[in-house]
Amino acid sequence: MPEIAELEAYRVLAQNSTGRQICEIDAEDPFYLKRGLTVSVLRDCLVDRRFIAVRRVGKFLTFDVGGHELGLHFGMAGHLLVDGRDAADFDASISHIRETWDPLVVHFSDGGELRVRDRRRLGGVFLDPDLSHLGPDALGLTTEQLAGALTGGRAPVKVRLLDQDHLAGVGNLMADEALWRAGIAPTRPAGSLNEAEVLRLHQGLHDAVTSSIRRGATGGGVFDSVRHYGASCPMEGHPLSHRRIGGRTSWFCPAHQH
DNA sequence: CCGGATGTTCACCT
DNA sequence: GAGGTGAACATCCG
Repeated sequence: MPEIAELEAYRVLAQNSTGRQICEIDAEDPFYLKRGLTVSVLRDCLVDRRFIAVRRVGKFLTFDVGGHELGLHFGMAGHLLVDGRDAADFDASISHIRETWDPLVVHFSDGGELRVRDRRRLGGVFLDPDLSHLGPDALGLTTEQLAGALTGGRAPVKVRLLDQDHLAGVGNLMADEALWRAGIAPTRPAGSLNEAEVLRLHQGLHDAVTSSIRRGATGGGVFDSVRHYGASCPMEGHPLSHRRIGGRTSWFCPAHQH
């Protein structure tokens, strides 16, 4: 369910894997290993080492083993499990997901394991991922950074919010919620926002990000719950509109988003 | 049967 | 170069 809130929950969960010695790697699906990575290279770089630190960069999770870094991306339907546990309070839905072939299992010498489950195989495993192209992280984003991400853009502001090279961590649901909170139409050219609107969008994004992280997951918020036909805006009751923007379904309120 | 789904990448147009 | 559209990836759900 990976937007920034899920990735934050996974980062916290993954703290349980630090300091533990890796004794074996299973990664039987070559498609899931990105950039020519093979399971034997993965084993060479990880086995007998320990995870020293776990970090989140946008929608990536990275595991430092000293000298090398394991990178995980969860695509649209990926989940992280550590010792058979998911992100506990917030990710309970995983228990309903059919267990087939988990694309990555890291076994620890203490008998535990770290596991990636991905029904749709849209995620991936990276070794020493280059994340330098990512924009500033949506968590802790400053107004100036947001302004920089939007400036000069002729694409719809929503497309900019989703562009990980300009702003890292925001997904489809959070982009809609931030724009809804800020009262800005998703189709507005990114560079057309005035100073007050950028300020509003920064506030809306901040609120959407922090509340979803507090909740432990994207979705479940006031606006997320109305993304369906016949729904009305929770702010003033006007029927919501939806259309595809940048290839993604977008919900917005035509009455207060301009 | 068909369309859509919290993501990314790439081909192909304009 | 910028931006748009649609396909692909694979699977489940309504």
